[in-house]
Amino acid sequence: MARRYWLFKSEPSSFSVDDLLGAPGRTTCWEGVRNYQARNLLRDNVKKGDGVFFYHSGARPSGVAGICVVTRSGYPDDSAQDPNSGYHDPRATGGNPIWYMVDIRLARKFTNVVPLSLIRNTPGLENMVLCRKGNRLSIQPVAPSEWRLIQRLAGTLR
DNA sequence: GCCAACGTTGGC
DNA sequence: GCCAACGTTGGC
Repeated sequence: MARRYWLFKSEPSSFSVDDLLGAPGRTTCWEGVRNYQARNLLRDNVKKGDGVFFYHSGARPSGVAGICVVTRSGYPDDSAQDPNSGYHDPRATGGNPIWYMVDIRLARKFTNVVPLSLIRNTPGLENMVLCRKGNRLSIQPVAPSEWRLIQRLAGTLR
C-alpha cells in the first residue's frame, strides 16, 4: 500500500504543535479520539510511514501548523481504560478496547500556520474534507495533490 | 459569545 | 427503528 496522507485536528490550547516540538523524540501518541468514524480510520487505515498535517482548530488563526510522520500504526488507546484520564470510557476493556490511537513524530513545524482562510481560497484545495460545510471529523484523509499544495503554500508564507 | 452542524443518547 | 433532546465541535 502506498503512503497515504491525513490531517489531525487539535486545539492548541489542549495540545499544540509547540507541545509536540517539545515532546521527547518530538513524538506523541494521538490519544483521546472518541468518534467512531475517526476511530475506524486510526484503527484500520492510518499506517506507519503515512504523512500527517497537524491542524490547529479553534485557534487564531486556525490552520495547518506542521507536518508529522506516523511512527506506529493503530493500537488500543489505553487512556480509555484509565479512570484518572479525561478520556476514560468505562465501557472499554482489555478484550474490547473500543478506542484506538497511533503515534506521530513532528517532521517539520511550519514557519507560519497555513490558515484555513487561505486553504479555502486556493484552487485545488476547495474540495478538501477540511473545507466541507459542517465537517467535524478530527481525523481526515488528504489527497496527494492537497498534500503537495499545502506544503507549497507554507513555503510562500515564509 | 454566538450559533450552525453534527453525533450520541434514550424514551417510546 | 424513529426522532427529539442534548452535548460537542469549531468557525467566526
